[in-house]
Amino acid sequence: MARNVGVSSRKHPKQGRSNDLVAAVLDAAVQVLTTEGERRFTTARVAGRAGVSVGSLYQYFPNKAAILFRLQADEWRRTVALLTSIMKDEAQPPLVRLRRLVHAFILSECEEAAVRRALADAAPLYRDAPEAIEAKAGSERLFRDFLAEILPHASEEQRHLSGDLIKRTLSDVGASFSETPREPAEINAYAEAMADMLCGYLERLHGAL
Amino acid sequence: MARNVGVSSRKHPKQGRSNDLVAAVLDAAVQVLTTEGERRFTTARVAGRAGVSVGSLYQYFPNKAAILFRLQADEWRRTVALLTSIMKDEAQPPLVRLRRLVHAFILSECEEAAVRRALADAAPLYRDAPEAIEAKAGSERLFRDFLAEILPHASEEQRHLSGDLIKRTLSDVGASFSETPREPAEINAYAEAMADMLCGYLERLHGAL
DNA sequence: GGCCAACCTGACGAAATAGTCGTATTTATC
DNA sequence: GATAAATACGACTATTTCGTCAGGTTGGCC
Repeated sequence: MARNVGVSSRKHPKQGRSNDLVAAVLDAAVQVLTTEGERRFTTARVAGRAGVSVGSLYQYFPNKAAILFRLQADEWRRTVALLTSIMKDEAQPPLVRLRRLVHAFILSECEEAAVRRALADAAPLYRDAPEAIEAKAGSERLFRDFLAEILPHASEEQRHLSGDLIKRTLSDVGASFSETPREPAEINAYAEAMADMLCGYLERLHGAL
Repeated sequence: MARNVGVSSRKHPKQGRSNDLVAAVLDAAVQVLTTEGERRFTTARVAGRAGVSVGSLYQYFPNKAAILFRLQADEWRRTVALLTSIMKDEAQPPLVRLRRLVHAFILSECEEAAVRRALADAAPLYRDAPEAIEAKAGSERLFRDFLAEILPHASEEQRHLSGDLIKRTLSDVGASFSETPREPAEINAYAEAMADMLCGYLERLHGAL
């Protein structure tokens, strides 16, 4: 029991049906997570809702955590892609890009709040997996590059510190804000306030050099 | 099984020995939480480490969640008391008080990081308990009062929004920052950066009125 | 000592869970 | 249509967990 601590895929699907199976499992996993919550997220329930047997499930996922990690990793990939596309829009001045990024991020957090919260609850299950630790690097690079652009004369440490603070403010406050259901206007106002705060911080840093 | 959803104390200890018992249980609970983690936090293990039987434990706590909630509630009380004492020091100008508050909070988060993380992991267990929902009000009042003081002309909504943003930034970023072990110098630098960011935001709000 | 709460005990019932494995079915290839 | 590989099945095991309860122990008080 619980022999596999890793969290990678067990084998690559080679036929069409197994691809469908994996898709059905991931789909069912999201449903179980949102309707039943993390505590009732079991392989049996996921398999059941996917219309698939437990055995089949375990052919493609080495353990329960792997399913959750897969969902989380997909989520991360989508988010990083979204944020990167906003940040790379060289037509806009840096702080405008940051404002847009804040709005887009907060909105996306609120849109799938239920899954995200359940995934966060399940984090202890995959937090220590090697795959998860390496996976977070993407968003850090994003902010480091941004700070290198707008604060070219700041020290390496300074940029690292500020980048970390901005990243954490966005993701942590975003996560906790989205835990309660919100009206669109409310979301907008909050994102605006957060953008004010972050832009203010960057302007202050810029002035201090 | 799991009949009790509430999380309050089951009965008041009347003799000395039962007070000791409750104290021993809470003590053991912290130890189990830090050394074994949330997933292995069981009533049997807590009772065992406390040198007490499960039955006795259940005389004073209606269920497992009650123990965790009690620890969390105590933690909240201590933190609110700490922050309040800093905020009420009228001898200092408001923004200095805020800076001190940030430093004190981040430091205290880092000091007991292990328990706090485990308690956060266990949050799903007591999150929906009525006692927990009401318990968070204390810190919100704290920031609302503070904003009423430094931004007397801002609208009610404005103060509510900004207070919430500041509170969330502090607590959420603090929690996530403290998840990895830190050197004192690093803690200090991070708190300083966060204080810069928050003070900058408040100055900007002040100027905009 | 005798009495009665208050207190403590720990074996036990009931339920849930992760993951396996022997067997059955499907698909591709010839 | 024969064969083997890939895929699917689901009953089953081993383990863990929460919380209870019938009965024993302790402390205070007359």
